[in-house]
Amino acid sequence: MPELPEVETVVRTVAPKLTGRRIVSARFSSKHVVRENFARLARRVAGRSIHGVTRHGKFIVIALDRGNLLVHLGMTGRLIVDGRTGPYTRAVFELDEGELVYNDPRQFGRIEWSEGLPDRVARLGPDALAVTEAEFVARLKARRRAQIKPLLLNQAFLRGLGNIYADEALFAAGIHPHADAARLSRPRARRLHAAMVEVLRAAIANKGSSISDYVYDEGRGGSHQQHLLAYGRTGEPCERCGAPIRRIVLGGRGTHYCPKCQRV
DNA sequence: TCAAATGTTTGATC
DNA sequence: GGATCAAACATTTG
Repeated sequence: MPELPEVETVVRTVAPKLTGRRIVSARFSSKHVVRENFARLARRVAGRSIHGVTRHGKFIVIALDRGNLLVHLGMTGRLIVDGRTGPYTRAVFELDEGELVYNDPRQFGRIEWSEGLPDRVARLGPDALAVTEAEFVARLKARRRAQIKPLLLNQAFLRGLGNIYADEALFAAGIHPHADAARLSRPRARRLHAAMVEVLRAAIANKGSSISDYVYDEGRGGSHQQHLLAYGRTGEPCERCGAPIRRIVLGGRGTHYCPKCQRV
């Protein structure tokens, strides 16, 4: 579920509640979510205080007085202060006041500790909300023979976009999902950058898109799903021209676009 | 009833 | 290096 706007919303929700708290103890129950030894990770975080919570692409970075606790929500992860525990609870951090609960039915999420940032995370591309237009255009030009949609999903190219907002950004910019990235004209590349930033900002303002699992707090979901113009609208008329939105599979991902408004 | 779909990353293979 | 595909898992949808 969670892409940049959803993760940003979770961070904003959780940060004020966690900052200044101390982790008393932690327990884990999923070998998928926690890859290292449970006891070792619990020892690492026990007794540490939380300095702040930030976002790195789709990663949630909980800064401790020593090292960082990284949480990735995968597709169905939920990170909630004083959240309800249940059959899908994979981690619980007892705090000096309250507790931080991680639920994740599909277990595609990850929780790990790192001194700084793990290499694979540090090496990701620039953040989709922070990248400048010039850098974005330059990076597009550098990709020979890459289709734009899968490229936007590649976190090593740009961090933060996922399937929903890649489709939305391309729709807003009028670019066909399988246009050749390096061959986009400068004005079209610039338009894509502007569209992407605008789409992400609007989604954050609406606290993300709640399509199936995503909530940012107990019982609270975002509302941006009501404003999506391409994603999930297969067969419905395009807001701009009325042609039915088409769905194809590109790079193994469902891809929604207007065959009339979006050109290669 | 069953295949296919779902926002994620990864690791293997070409 | 980079693209592509399958896999990890649980649940819902057609």
